Amino acid sequence: MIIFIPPATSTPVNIMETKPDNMIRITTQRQIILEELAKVKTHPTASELYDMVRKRLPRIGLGTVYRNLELMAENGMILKLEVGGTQKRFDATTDTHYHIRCSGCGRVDDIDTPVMDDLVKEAAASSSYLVQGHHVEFTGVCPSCQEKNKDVTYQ
Amino acid sequence: MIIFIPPATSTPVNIMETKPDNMIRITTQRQIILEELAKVKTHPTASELYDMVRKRLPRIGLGTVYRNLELMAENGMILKLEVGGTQKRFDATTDTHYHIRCSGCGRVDDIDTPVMDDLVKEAAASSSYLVQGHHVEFTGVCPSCQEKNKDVTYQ
DNA sequence: CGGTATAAAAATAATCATTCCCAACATCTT
DNA sequence: AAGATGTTGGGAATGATTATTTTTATACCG
Repeated sequence: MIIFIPPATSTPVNIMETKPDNMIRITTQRQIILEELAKVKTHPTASELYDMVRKRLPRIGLGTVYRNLELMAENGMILKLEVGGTQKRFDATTDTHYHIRCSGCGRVDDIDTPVMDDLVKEAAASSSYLVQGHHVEFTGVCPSCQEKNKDVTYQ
Repeated sequence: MIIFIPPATSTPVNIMETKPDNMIRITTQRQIILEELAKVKTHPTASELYDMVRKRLPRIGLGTVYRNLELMAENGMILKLEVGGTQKRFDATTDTHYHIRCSGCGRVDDIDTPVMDDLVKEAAASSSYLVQGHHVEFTGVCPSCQEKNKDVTYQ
């Protein structure tokens, strides 16, 4: 069950956002994309999401999925994961948490290591960048890839 | 000045490496790609490196750059950074260290926050993955993008 | 040294993810 | 209802990367 933030009280906009904060309209497509994303605990790519959404909206275009994921990420409704691998992944949970990516199949899962908010302060002290955020990404072998490669010895 | 590991004593191979450890030949192209990568403290993309290398080897192909970066990364001679953004980046320094990526221009720099080796142990305890490694990626605004956007207020 | 096998390079085509563009349609504003 | 604006679908365009094919360079063996 998804609760939609009504346009009038829309969520805060990104840092570096130039245009005055625009509210985004909740179209059928947007609603269903968001619902499908929220349904899963994995972090689907745009085309995985496209396949999921198409079961309910067979005529939706892939471009629409991309466009709206981007838009919802900009508005802080979802999280765009810029992790390793070739494709971007999306996450309906927007509060800070870390991820682990399978080096075998590319799948991404949440990992519940405590978030280290101090890291940003530390980094700010030792860099000329204006530090905005951080992300920790673990790499490993997921259960199903371990199963597939029983013969291989990891160390 | 770059020291090349002679084929006979080549560097250790990756975990999950299937084929017996093959030595790689040091060709002119490889040598120059590696030299150019080691020259800079930034973390160039394949095509940035292509441009750098072309000044010394005008007839080199982009494919050669990609192929050799991949190969050298597999052999542990360099590091392939699978960070956010659209392109992969490469790093001549192979020991663990963290990075910061500019949200304006995509540039990636090293950041000298202490490496937290315990993180992997922690993650292993709270996950069904076989945890292999980790990476911390900060995001921020680099000095030159700060300069370009004096009018914007960051918070 | 010459001939053959093998590895790597160059050139080019193919693929994949993503973005862009545009005509048709929907929704807001007055 | 009319005009302005926003959104969609579909397809073309782009950009990064990978694969394929041909050519060139290096290694191996007598």
